[in-house]
Amino acid sequence: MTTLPITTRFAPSPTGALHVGGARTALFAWAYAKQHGGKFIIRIEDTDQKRSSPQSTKGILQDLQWLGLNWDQGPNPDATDPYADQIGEQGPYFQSQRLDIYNKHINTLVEQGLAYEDDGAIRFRMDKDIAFTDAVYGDIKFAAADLEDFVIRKADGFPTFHLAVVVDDALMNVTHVIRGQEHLINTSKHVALLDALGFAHPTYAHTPSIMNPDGSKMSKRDKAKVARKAAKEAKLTSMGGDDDAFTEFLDKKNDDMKFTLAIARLLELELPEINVSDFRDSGYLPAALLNYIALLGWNPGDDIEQFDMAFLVEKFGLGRIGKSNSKFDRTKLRSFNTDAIGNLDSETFSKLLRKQLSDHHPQYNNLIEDSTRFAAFCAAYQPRAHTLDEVATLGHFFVADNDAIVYNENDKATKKNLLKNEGKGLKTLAEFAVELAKLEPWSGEAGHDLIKNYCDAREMNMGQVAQPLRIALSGTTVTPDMALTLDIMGKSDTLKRIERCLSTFQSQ
RNA sequence: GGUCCCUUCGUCUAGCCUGGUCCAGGACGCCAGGUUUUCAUCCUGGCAACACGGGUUCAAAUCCCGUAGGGAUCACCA
Repeated sequence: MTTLPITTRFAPSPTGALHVGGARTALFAWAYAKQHGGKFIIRIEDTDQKRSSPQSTKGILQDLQWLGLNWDQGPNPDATDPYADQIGEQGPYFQSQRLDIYNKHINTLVEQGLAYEDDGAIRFRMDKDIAFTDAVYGDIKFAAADLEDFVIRKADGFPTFHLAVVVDDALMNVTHVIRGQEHLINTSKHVALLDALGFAHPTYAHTPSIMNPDGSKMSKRDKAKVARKAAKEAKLTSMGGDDDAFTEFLDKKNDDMKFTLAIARLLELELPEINVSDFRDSGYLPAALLNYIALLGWNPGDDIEQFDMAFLVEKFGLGRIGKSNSKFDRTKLRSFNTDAIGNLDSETFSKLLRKQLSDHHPQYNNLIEDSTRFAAFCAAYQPRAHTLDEVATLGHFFVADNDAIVYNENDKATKKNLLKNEGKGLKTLAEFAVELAKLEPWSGEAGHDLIKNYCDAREMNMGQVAQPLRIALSGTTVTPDMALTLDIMGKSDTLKRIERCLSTFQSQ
């Protein structure tokens, strides 16, 4: 007899976006297959006709690709129509396309008296004690008395998840079923079905759940929750359009994303990242996300925490998956992301940042096009970026109109650096600006040297010039390194902002 | 409520199977210093946990029992 190659699968139900919990399950299944030189299958479990959608399927496939979890069999992610174009010998990989197969097995069960019709549906008899060994949770037992007959074919002719998953895993030669802990109890049904159908048992490995910091289960509803709370606090009663539906939304009768997003836009809310695409949009790197979620429930057993996927593939093991739920800690993820961004070579960072800015922040279009200035911009922000998207916020003053910079006489830093001691800082700034205007050719490095020489000659600290200058350019004292800041800003705008800053305070 | 599962620093966790090397190690965060013209980065140090109660044993975070707390599931959803 031949040994089957290790085969794992990720089998999402296309009823929404891929969230981090699903991503981790996929990651573990992928890593296990890779480690053993086996196969990784993507199977779409769309037996719920009402809730499944092609958009969800495409979104999930796209997210999986972005994460780099490539598969050997399943829908072709590059195809215009993944439903029509699939890769692999054991397809189709959409359960909605496998009805004949399921019916054949259902009929067998009925013929053998192991299943029976019930109001148009078909139920499977659960009359035996069940025991199985889970690779994570160990030996699990259920007494027959606690088990109930369950539906394997719905009245609409579609199989239920339980029947389809068992038949497909068997027919696709899946050797290891890695899935969320919510299926641990379902496994009793699956094992019984497997036995009735004469299929071998795969190895089951159930993973603990990923929870919110408050202990609730992380779910897509969390976004609606945040929006609803904010809407109530802001006393919103109408969202334009369908007021009845909005009232229902507020009463938790629906979790409509339409309202969630509208509220977030109106109140400038930060919605919690739940889906893989949320993290992508926020500017997290797949490597950092993958690394972090891998660590949620698994660890290599030594003190190594930051690693790449090659390391995970080498070290991964079912036995080292934890049993208890873990809370998703965005702060730690952010720290991993900061490191991942910092470790990028500058060319890659530049490419990723350019894409982030052009996808989400059109006000950066001019800066992106100016290769010299953009290079300085990248050099300035790579070391201080926690996420790609954060750069857009940090560097906003560079792309704002000169007139949009706000100089506030009540601002603490402004008082300290410009206004204190009868406007000492302003005087210095005015005097230094004369020197700066003469600087030719303009460069950040030369500007920086100018500051240094200017200060050395007068026995001043560089901060006495640099800080007023920062305020003139950005309205705050928070900017990157001075040389880079001047490079990005350019001579003309630098001088204009200084002039405007001086006149703002002198006219008062 | 029934059933199944879980319980080490605020959080993620190592250690538990094969009791002593653990007055419990690492990471994120936090606090205090240092580097830096600002911010961020970076460096050093510090605070911080075996849920509780019994038992077994010379010895228990580690084994057993119980209690409490948490999660999952009990759908013609997956």
